[in-house]
Amino acid sequence: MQNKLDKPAEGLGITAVERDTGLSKDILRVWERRYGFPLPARDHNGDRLYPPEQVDKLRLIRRLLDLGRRPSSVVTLDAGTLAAMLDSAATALAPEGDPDSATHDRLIELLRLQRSAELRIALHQLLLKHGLQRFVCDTVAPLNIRVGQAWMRGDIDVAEEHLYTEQVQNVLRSAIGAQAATDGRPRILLTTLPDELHALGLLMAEATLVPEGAVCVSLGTQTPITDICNAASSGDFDIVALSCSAAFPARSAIDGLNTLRAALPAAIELWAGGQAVQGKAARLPGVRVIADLPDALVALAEWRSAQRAAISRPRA
Amino acid sequence: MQNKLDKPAEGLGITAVERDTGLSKDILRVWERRYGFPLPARDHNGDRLYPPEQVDKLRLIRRLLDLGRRPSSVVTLDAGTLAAMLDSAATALAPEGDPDSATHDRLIELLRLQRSAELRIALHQLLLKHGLQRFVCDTVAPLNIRVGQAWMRGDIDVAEEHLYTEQVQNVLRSAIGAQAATDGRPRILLTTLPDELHALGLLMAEATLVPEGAVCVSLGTQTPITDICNAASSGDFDIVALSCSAAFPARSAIDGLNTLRAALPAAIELWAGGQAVQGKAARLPGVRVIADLPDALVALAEWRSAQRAAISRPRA
DNA sequence: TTTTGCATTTTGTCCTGGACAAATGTTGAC
DNA sequence: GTCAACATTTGTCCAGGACAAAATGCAAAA
Repeated sequence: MQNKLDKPAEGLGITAVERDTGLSKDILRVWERRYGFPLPARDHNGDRLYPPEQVDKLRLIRRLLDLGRRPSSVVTLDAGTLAAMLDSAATALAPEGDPDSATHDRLIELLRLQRSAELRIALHQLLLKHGLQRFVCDTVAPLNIRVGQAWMRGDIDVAEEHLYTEQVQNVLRSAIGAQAATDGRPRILLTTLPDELHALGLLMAEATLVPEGAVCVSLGTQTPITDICNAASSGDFDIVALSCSAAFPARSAIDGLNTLRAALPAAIELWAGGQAVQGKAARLPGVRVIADLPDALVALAEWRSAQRAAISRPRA
Repeated sequence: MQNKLDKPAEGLGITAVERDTGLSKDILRVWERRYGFPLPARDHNGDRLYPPEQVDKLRLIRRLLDLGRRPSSVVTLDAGTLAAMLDSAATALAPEGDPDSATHDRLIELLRLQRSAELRIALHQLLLKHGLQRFVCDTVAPLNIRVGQAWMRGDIDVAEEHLYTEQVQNVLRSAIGAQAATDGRPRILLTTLPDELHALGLLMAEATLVPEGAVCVSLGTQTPITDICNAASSGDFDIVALSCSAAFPARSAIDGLNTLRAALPAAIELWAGGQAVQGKAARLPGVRVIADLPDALVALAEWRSAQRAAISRPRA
């Protein structure tokens, strides 16, 4: 029942470190046992007290883990080496030129200063200027990468990353709400596999498809497979679209998608997008793999022309 | 590394129960040790496997804890008794008549069906109809109570409660964004004490004050006291307004507020709102306790007339 | 009567060190 | 190159002990 109102802090408690780094208490304790790091001081009661340097290093390690490295290969390295690894990874991540680089720099700066209202207004203006679809492709998508880089570099922390997500969601939601039809075709059920979060990706897909007259219903994240099937059948949907982010293990994604494909009526198409399924089309028979947001529009056009063909030549 | 993609579930694992009930793994284990409930089955590996009935009962207990009861007084009771207690508590919570009862019923129903887009649209229409301030007082505030009741009664679950918060935030944020000035007076810094969440309360306060020409900057939740002081001084603020929800221990709130009052320049007013500080004005010298949202407008008028007096009679 | 101070109980969190299975990496056969 | 079998790494769970913050009850003072 410790309640640290103000933390005079020659160190942080294990709960604070869990919040700061995203590494669970169990993880922090088991690493200490296995690798000898982190090795926190103790308060009068024997509770762990992590010095700021160790917390900083844990943050670096956390970012490298997100990039796919494994704990045993990074916990023993010193902070300088870790920072160098992150730096090279960050530059490798976005080699391609970003035409609106200056604009995006300005948005990141607003985020860094936590000026949430101004960030929202700036985003909204870009939306008005370019329209919903181009806003998602040319602004939100590159910004996601930029925010990821800034977080890796330590320029922003979790709270600011969350603030970014929230403001983008606000802007996208109101835009989608303004355009939403209730009786178009196809009807698309958007969701993710269980244990997957990644709500922003779903929203970006919705923002891309809704202006084309598709009716999108988002089932939210964390939906069990059986619930997806039930909702798809009873809601008169034409397409079920899943988003599988990189954080989700690719093998589970493939298994889950094949399970879902088998459980779903053949008349309902199954689309899958996201990092976890890229290049896995061969192992996903009957699943339309979506490469990126523009490809979702291609898939939509394909569905429509297939529908037209079926109508002009019924029961061929 | 258990990853339950689909849970055939003759029971839920401890992680799933933690997510479902909001009771931490430590709590679940220590209650089992102390009170003999819950007493889950075990899988082949000795891991806890909670049968659905026990999870249901845990959910009831959780709601009663939120109402202020203590674990020892409820864990031993049977499910029927718990449900009865919740029911009487729910009816006792809102004795006063709600003039827009029917409208609010409809909104709750939309929430229960997870029709998020329609909920957002309905909220937005009410906002347009009544204006921002009345919308907050007459719609959002009673709806908060209704949602709380529905959650107690088990009509809605955590996901739906979250969805409600999100949609209300969307609507309020865009309305505030549309009205926000950048150079009015007073300049108000809105935030909460560390370890307090309650973002919706802040937003409601902002929505009440912004239409009066005040400039509100929200520092977000979880801000350390020193940071509040720095931000208040360097940002040229006239007022610092804190929100302290009922979930926050009253004693900590009083201590924190007095600390903050001492640390803050005398020229900057300190306002405190929320359940935790009601009736505690006597123990908070130099702090303006805000009773409810309309009272915030009274406080604002008082500040302005005090300012006028100071200007017409400078250096009295 | 209402508040204030103190003793007692309740309660949540943290601790250690062990265990195991899922995830990942590696090797070798086809 | 693909796939299976094997080895290693890694996250989560377990038990049961400990302790301090929070809540409660009760006395004395205002």
